[in-house]
Amino acid sequence: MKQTRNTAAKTEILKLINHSPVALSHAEIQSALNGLCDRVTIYRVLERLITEDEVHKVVNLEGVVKYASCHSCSSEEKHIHTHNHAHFSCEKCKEVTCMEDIEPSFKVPKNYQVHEMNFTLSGICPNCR
Amino acid sequence: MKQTRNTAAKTEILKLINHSPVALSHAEIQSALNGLCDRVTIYRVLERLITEDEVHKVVNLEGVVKYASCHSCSSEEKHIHTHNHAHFSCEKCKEVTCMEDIEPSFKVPKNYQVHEMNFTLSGICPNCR
DNA sequence: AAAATAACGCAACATTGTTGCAAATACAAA
DNA sequence: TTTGTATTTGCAACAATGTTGCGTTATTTT
Repeated sequence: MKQTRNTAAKTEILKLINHSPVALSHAEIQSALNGLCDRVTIYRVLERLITEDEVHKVVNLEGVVKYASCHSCSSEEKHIHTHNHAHFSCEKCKEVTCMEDIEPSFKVPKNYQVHEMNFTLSGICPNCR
Repeated sequence: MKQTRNTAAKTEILKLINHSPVALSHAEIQSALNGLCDRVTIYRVLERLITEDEVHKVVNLEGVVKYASCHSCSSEEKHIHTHNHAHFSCEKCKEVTCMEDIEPSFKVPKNYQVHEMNFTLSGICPNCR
């Protein structure tokens, strides 16, 4: 398989995402990087980080794609886990937060083969009340 | 309040969505309409249908916005319900289906004021196995 | 230090969604 | 049926987001 390299762009982007309490959009990452690299490079780095299981993708209720690290996952289980936790999408500040602790339970009709779940709650986050 | 009118575009778009077993994207609606109306008109009609509670918006796991009618909702409760049911997003055919019957249960940390939930499961749908 | 190849920047393009404005039309009232 | 008017539409223009190809740069291996 193809081997990946550590570059300034990758290091900085991963640091940003790891240090952020909320999921970040491409646009937010770009403005935080302050011209360190090209727009396209950010897309490609994010893609790489996802396949390396350093980062996962979340979509907020408006369809905006955001990226978040998975703080609760140990490096050992990174390659097997499917990010099956819930997210909270704030209607006011539009921030997306991972909620590691809530565990939804559900029953699905048979014939459906479930691989992943995306459980996003929306409303008002603690900061916005 | 502003009064809405029935037009050919609105009628056709609603018919499409109502007759589809899966949620439809703007692009899918556009190609199904076969040039009946402008791209922009479709956006505006969909907006209207949502505020009239004829249709609701779902986002699939890739962030693609889709539109679906809510078959299980009686016309009386349309104005109060929040479409709090689950969706299934197929990895293969990318179709999004409403799953009226599954009722997820969960517990949220306090401080979070939950208004709506978007519960999307992904995997392989019955048609793709 | 050199070779191999992964990653980058740039330009160009595709898709998706939004806005302003003038023209068309739906519909209620005359 | 005709008329008046507010709603809806089409068009053009734009903004935001995402993708692809290709020549150049930079990291890693030998």
